[in-house]
Amino acid sequence: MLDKSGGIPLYIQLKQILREQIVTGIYREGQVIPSETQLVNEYGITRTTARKAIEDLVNEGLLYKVHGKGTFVCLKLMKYNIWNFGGFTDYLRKRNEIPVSQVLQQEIITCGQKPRLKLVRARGVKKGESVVYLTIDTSILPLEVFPGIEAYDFARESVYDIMRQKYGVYPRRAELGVHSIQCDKVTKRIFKLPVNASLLMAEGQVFDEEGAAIEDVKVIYGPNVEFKIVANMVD
Amino acid sequence: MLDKSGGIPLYIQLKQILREQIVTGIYREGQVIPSETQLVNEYGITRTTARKAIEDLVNEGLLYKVHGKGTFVCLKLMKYNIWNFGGFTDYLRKRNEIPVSQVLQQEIITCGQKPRLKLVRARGVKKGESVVYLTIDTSILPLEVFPGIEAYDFARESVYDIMRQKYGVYPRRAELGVHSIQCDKVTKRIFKLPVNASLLMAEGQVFDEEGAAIEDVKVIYGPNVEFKIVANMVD
DNA sequence: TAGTGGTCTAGACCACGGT
DNA sequence: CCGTGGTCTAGACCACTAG
Repeated sequence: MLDKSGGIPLYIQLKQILREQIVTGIYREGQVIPSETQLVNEYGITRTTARKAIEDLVNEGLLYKVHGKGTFVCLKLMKYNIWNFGGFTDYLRKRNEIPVSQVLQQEIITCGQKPRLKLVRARGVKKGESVVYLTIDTSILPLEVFPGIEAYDFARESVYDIMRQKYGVYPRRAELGVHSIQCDKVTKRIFKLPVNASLLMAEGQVFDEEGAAIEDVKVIYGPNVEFKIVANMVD
Repeated sequence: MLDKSGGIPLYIQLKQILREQIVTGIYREGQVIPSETQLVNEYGITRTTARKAIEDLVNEGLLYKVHGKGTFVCLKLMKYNIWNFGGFTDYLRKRNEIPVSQVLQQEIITCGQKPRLKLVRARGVKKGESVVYLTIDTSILPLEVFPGIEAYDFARESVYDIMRQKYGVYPRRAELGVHSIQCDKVTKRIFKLPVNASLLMAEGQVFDEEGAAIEDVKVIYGPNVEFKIVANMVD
């Protein structure tokens, strides 16, 4: 039940409970969750509070509502917005997911006399005993800007956190081209794809506050990622 | 003031007013808008209703709130996006290209008893004697909202121009999922693809100022389109 | 201390979907 | 018809920011 002592807002507690139930599969893809009235009775709260919890989960992409029918669990694990770049770890933590990073390749390469760290990671979430991978990220970092960065453990630490905390470099802007690619042997294995399929890939550069390029980046998105764009039109 | 006859929800009307005032520069970037209490008094509504309007605009990225200080106009996150929403024709004209639209399919269909116009167009540019197609757009328009729209010549006229000029409907926001697809026989022919290839496809909905869905849209991008994203990161 | 947004209650009536 | 979500009222108390 809910803790009404006032420490944590009720709608936050309810969100956590619902999210937990969705993630652990008590409510499955496309199924209805309890109605607002049921939640009101079950947890002894008002409809406003129940609605606030649900609304937040809708905005996070975990639920969707159909007028007159009910509220349903959303299929896709992850929605990528334009402003989600640089927030893989944070994004998952907000959703009570456990982020997982597996380093596939890490070596120092030289492009035109300049040494760089090449880092390839498969990134995903822990689902009980197993791991569902969402993206494969390739990151190429100039060692001039980040001397000694190869010593960090990127399976545990966020590249952007290290940039900020250890080097005082703040990523600010990304320019990425989006492409469609065929999956290869590696992507097939990591994403557990049964047949040949098309995948999304974004490739480009990340810049800091002064406009200096600080990272070449390539991201391959798995089938459980919803790549979403919200655009406001200005006439 | 607001129309309390019950036709249009009050928070929608308030949203429109606030958006108008933001867009026309009455409230500028980084400036506060009136507090919730002021809105309550000015428009004769409850705080819940005022908050709902503001909350929506926050989710759309037009406003942000600071506890204890107020609600502010948001700096534009998106610099530019190089796809065609509301600007295919204009975009090409600026580049001194000659836009071409070929209607592939135009018919009235019914989705759940509601009649809609389905319009499929190949869009591209004229290059000397021949035409290079860039996108294949599928547009599904509710005839309830646009009665008689099937009479227009979409090979010549912009759908969005017709919406605005003939129906007074102003597209404001698009929410699109981006996917990777395999080309089929039709796309292969139109884009002159030599072999089987992967293509980008965006699919979603377009909304007007009141947040009503006015178009279901699907765009397949040919190999000559660079799908580019510029994102600013927020910590 | 005054003003702001954050959370919450306890109701009300309406619009939609399915029986 | 009933149950669902959608909108709205009229209050309450709390937490944060600033003068």
